[in-house]
Amino acid sequence: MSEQRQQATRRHTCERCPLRPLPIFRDFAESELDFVASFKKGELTAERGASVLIEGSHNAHLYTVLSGWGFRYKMLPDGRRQILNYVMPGDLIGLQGTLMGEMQHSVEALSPLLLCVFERNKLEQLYKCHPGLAFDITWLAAREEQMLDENLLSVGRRTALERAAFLIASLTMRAKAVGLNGNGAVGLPITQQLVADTLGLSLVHTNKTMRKLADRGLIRWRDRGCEVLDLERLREIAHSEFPEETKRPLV
Amino acid sequence: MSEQRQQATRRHTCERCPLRPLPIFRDFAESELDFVASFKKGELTAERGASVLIEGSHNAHLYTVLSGWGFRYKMLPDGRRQILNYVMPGDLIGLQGTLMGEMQHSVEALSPLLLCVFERNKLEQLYKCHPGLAFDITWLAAREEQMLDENLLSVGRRTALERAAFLIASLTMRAKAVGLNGNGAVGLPITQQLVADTLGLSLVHTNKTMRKLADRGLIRWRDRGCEVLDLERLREIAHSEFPEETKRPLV
DNA sequence: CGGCGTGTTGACCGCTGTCAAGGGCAGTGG
DNA sequence: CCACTGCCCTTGACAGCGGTCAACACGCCG
Repeated sequence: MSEQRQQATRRHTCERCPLRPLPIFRDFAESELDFVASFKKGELTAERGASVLIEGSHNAHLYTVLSGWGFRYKMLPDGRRQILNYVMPGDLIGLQGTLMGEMQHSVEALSPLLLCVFERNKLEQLYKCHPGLAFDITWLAAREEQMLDENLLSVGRRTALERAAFLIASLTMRAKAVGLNGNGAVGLPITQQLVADTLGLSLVHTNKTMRKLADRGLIRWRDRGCEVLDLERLREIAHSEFPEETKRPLV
Repeated sequence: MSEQRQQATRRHTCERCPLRPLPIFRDFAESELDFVASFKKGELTAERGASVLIEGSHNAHLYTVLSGWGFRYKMLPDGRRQILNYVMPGDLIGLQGTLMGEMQHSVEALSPLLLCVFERNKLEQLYKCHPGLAFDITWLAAREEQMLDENLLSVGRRTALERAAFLIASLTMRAKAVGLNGNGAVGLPITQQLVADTLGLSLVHTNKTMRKLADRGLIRWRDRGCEVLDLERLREIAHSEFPEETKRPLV
């Protein structure tokens, strides 16, 4: 019934989801797919630099990234900014705001961003009728928590060089897992200012740190992005576990 | 049937849960209480300094803190440690391990700790039969994520003094919310070494920072703990929002 | 052309880490 | 009752990592 209206506002049907066929995502049952399709209210696009979610606002929507990059951040009253994590295809955003009312962080698009929009209202039904999907949402929340743990360890205890290497390496691995830049060279659409705000460093010191990595031939900066040349050595410098990505749900 | 065995291993029945009457926790339906009671497998106690969960292990249990304090942390191969968050009565721990298999962080008792033990096996049934509880678990995961966001902002962008004030203030407020130290003076069972590992600072510098707070009459250190004297001014120094705690679930 | 965003560098300084030492207190064992 | 040990808080001296300030280069675009 409302199916047509929905069709009108979306260009990608769930049946032909460009993400779901990726090996990283677990298989969904027919009934689950059907529900997700009905759960999806429409699509939202955001240009580079646009705010998708804003700290302090009451946005009742839930989103899954279909394509593009973005980042989650918080700010202090005086303007200091801390990037909490990056989002890329397959990631769920807005859960905190949906569950607890007010957004406690913002999300901004790093590149043109395409989002599937889900409505809060149907979340109850999801929990009632599709425990598997409910479990998936919890799973995704736990995964986000895990990434935050790792970032906190990084900012709190790693040196500037280690932090930088860790950030670049982990973003690269996440990107690969969702099929971005499969053709060899991996390009991260980030600026050094973003990196600085992620690592808890100043812009200048970030630049000097990145320069070290570049001088060693591990990365290269070109037109608004970071090109990764030697993922293995970056991982070594970060000396982190990097547990291999297992199958995960895609809501 | 197994009721008796369960009784044997627990001293606190869910019906007479010492936590649930607190105003901070939402009311549970009869059926929910019944399920939680059956979900509870037993109790676990841990002495100060004991490890409850260990990074890298496969522990299939889920726990709710009944009484006592603890902390979650991660370590780097060379021994550097980062405390991610603290746990206190009403907090759920072990969710990451339960959902994703391997623990990516450890949990240690700060004081004698009493835990309710839940078994992973029944989690599926919880999601199937009690969507409200399933929702609660997701909610708790989102809350943890929110606290981590705030900690990351702190470690990444706040000065040493701000971080210290923020940590003390937020722990104090959390403690008050679950009825700890209701009689005026609030005592946090932490050492300066713990604080250092939480804030991403060295022990020495942490000491000098805490000294500043103490000299201003905001806190006082005595027998293995931190006594809070002026919560309001600590909050001012941290200049953070500190959204008031809303009702929350207690699984 | 001029403005803007972004990367790059040098100079300088201070916050924070490291090293070292000492004090108070509780527990323990002679 | 008194060493003795371990844990924790405290302080001073010194060094260095990283912040701040300032300038410049380069490409893009109105």
